[in-house]
Amino acid sequence: MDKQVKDKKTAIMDAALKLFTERGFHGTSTAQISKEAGVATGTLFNYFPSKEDLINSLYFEVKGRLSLCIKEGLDSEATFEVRMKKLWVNLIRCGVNNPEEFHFVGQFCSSPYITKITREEAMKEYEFIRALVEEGFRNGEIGNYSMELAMMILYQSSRAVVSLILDTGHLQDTDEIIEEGFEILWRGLAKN
Amino acid sequence: MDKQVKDKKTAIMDAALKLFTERGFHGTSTAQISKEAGVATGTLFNYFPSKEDLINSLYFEVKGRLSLCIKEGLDSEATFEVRMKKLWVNLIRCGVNNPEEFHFVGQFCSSPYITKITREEAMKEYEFIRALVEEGFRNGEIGNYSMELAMMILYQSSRAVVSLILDTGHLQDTDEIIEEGFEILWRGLAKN
DNA sequence: AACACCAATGACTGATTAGTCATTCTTTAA
DNA sequence: TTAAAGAATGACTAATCAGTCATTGGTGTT
Repeated sequence: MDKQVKDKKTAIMDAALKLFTERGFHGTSTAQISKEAGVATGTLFNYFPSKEDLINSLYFEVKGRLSLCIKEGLDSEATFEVRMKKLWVNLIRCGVNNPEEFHFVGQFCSSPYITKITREEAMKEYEFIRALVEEGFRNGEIGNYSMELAMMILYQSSRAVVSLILDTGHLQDTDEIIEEGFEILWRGLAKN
Repeated sequence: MDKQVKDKKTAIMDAALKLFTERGFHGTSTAQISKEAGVATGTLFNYFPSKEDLINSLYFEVKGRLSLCIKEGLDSEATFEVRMKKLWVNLIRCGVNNPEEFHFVGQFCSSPYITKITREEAMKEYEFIRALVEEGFRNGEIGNYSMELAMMILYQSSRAVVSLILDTGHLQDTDEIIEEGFEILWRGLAKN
C-alpha cells in the first residue's frame, strides 16, 4: 500500500471517527464521510465494502491505538501498587489526550453495528490489564473480591474520571483529580 | 386525557423505548415505532410533533421513573453509611430490574438528540443524591475528595455493577455482587 | 335518527440513503 | 512517447426516511 493510498484510507477513517462520534452511526451518511475526508463518494467503497465494515475496521483500529497508549511503560519493574497507579494514570491520560477516541469507544463498545468478532479481537489487546489485576489477587495485594467486579470498577471509574475532566472543564486540575481518583480506587481495592 | 388516548401514547413510548435502545435513534424509523406500538404512522405525530420531541419526552419520562425507584425508602432515619448503602442497593436493583431503561439512559444521556433543557430538567430529580453526598462531606463521613469526583465514581461504579450483572449473566449472584461492590466503594470513599 | 366532533388512519411526498459502475485520470515502466 | 493497470470519480438507482393531510370511523348529545 503506497503513500497515496494510505493517505486516502486514513483520511476516510479520520473523518468517520469524527462524524460517527458526533452524530452516531445511522446519523452519519457515507456521503458526509467522503466529503469530510475530501474524496469522492465511490472512493470510500474502494477501501471498505460497506458502511458496517468501515465502522468495524475503525473500532478495531481505535481500540488498538488506545491499548498501546495504555500499555506504555507498564512493564517496568516496580511494586504492584506502583504499576497499578501507572495503569490508572495511563488509562486517564490516554482518554483525556484522545477525547474523540474515548467517546467513540464509549458510544460503540456495546452497539449492534460492531460484531462480536471485532469486539473479541479488539479485546485481546487488553489481556495485560486482566493479567495485572490477577497478579494482584494472587499476591494478596487486592482484597478478596470477584475478579470481574474489580476489573469493571477499575475500568469504569477511570472512564468516570476522564468524563469528569473532559465534560466539566476540569482540564487544568487533571493531575490532582488523577491522584485523588487513585486514592479512592486503591483504598477500595487493596487488602486492608 | 382519557383512557384510550393514554393507552396509545403509552404504547408509542414503550415501543420507542424498546427500539431506540436496540437500534439507536437514527436506526429506528417512526414507521417501525408505529408498527411496534400497533398504531398508524400518522398517530405518532398526533402525540409528538417530531421524532426528536418523542425521544426527549421519553428521556424525561424514563429518568423520572428511575429516580422514583432510586429514591425509595431513602428518607428513613439511619446512620449515614446505612443510607449510602441503601442508595447503592437502589441504584443497582433499579438498573437490574429495568434493563431497557438502564441501557436507554446509558446510550442517550450524552447524545445530541437530547436537548440541554431536557437533560437539565431530568437532572433535577437527582438532586437528592448530591444532597446526600454533600451531607457526607459536611459531617466528615466521606474523605476529603472533590465532590464531583465522588459523585461520578459512585454513579459510574453503580453502572459498572449493573452492567456486570446484566451483560455477563451474573443475575443469580446479584446480592453478593451488590455487597462486594459497596464494600469497595465505601472503603474507597469513607474517611479512614 | 341526525348531527357534531375529533382521534385515528395510511397513502402520499420530497428529501435522503447506501451502494453501483461506466468513465476519467494518474502512475509506472518500457 | 506510449500503453497498460488500476485508483478515483460522481451521476445514478432503488429503497427508505420523517412528516402531511384528506378521509374515515367511533362516540356522545339531542
